[in-house]
Amino acid sequence: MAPSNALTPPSEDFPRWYQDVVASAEMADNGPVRGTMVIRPYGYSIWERIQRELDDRIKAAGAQNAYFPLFIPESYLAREAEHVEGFSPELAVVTHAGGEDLAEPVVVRPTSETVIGEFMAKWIQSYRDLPLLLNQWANVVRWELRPRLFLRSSEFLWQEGHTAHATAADAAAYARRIHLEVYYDVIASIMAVPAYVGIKSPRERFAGAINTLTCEGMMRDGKALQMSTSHELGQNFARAFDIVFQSEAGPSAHCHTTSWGASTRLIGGLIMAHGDDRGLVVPPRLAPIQAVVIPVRDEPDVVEVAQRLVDELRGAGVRVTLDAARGSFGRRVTDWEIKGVPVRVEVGPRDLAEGRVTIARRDDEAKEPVALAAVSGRVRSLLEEIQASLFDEATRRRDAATTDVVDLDAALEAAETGFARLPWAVVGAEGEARLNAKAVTVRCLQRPDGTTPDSPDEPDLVALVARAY
RNA sequence: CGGGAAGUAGCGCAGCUUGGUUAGCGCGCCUGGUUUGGGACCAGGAGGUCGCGGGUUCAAAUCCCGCCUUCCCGACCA
Repeated sequence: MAPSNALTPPSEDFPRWYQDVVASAEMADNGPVRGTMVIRPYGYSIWERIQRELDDRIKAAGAQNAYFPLFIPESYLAREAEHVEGFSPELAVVTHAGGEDLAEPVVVRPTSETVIGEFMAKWIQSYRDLPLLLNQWANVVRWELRPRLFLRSSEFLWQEGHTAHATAADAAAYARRIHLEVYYDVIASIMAVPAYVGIKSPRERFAGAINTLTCEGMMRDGKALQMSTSHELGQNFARAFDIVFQSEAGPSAHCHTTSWGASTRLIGGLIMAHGDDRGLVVPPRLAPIQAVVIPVRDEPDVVEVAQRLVDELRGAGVRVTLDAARGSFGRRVTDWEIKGVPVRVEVGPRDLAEGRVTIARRDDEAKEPVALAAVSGRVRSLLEEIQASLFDEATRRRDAATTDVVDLDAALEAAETGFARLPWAVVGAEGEARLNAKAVTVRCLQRPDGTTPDSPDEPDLVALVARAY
């Protein structure tokens, strides 16, 4: 029978479904100020998992965490012409503080290239100070015209890495390393999203960058979501902020800098890449709660076994929780389905009489009886199976919704339902403008084998185009 | 910011056209009881300056004006 407060089916109204999931899974609420977001504990616990996976890899890549101020002098932004042009429409500016008008307005950071550049200039003197590899976890503010929880909020949480290098080659290699070893790895192996990796067209590049690398995820409605970016900034910011070092041979030179970021938008990507009619689906490696043990009836011996299984699973390294004495069995099951918990261990008197429990997986809702003694082993193997299966399924959907075409008209048609792939030479700057007029954008450029090119000018590149969030 | 829709209890809505006493309904919430193998049931209860401001009127959720907010589509973006 149809529950009265069911989610809107995604096939019927995908944006509505997205909002329903965000609300029902207790991920986030709208804040009181337009476009702001309250991240609720469950949503935040997913963010903490993402943070941890990213942070571990960022540190493995040699970068160190630091923190720079929220407030940036307005004049800093103006020092890099393209940068200020790109960001000024969405800046929040403080003009009044401490009871009086400020002599110089203060910008609430939309990103920190400028303020970090200023300090890099102070800290870097010699080639021995390079590379300087910094990262910060912070909130940033961009006054977006059309906010949407997680996908585009006026304030969002992210990490932003900023590095300075002696040579263009070193900077390019580092940006690429972050792109692949941090972002793609977390997105693919933890979030189970088979993102397309590539570089942005010059038109889509970050304001002030000479090259932008991107991970483009495909959502279940066929639209693209930029899930991370990694920029080569050339010497643009080094010149604007005098980030200069003296080389081993003697002469001074401007550094080559990079910046790279991933944000709470990833949570929106998670929802839209894996979610289904029943709600969120969280891949096991990402899940804050990997398994929930549910006593079918609130009877002492049943709850006791359930508690014992929780302890055993926790001891086996599974992130597990017990859900007892809280309403009907059906209610509890559906609540955890909406939250996307990968595995449910259902403990009932009938099963227990036969020395077993029922284990259900969230991704395909298959159920199987498992002997009590085998529970933790089976849960752990199931978590691995689900992780792999989610990635495989998402890859299958991605490939099915990616169409190879030969001209712009066919690309526009294919972009109605997914991605189109065509030679970059066929698109060009004029073709890109034509696509943009129909709300279709060049998501990324790839080599024919799918790897990430060094420059849009490489021969034989292919363009992936799509509608995007 | 342009086009469209909507603001009435925590959420979703009805009531408005044709102004009129204590503004209803479903879900949720509280209390008690019975329940619990897929979104439980019964009984009792709490909860609303009808988005904000102004106007018309004996009387405004209802009519008029202005503003704000939210959602959808577009341009911008992580």
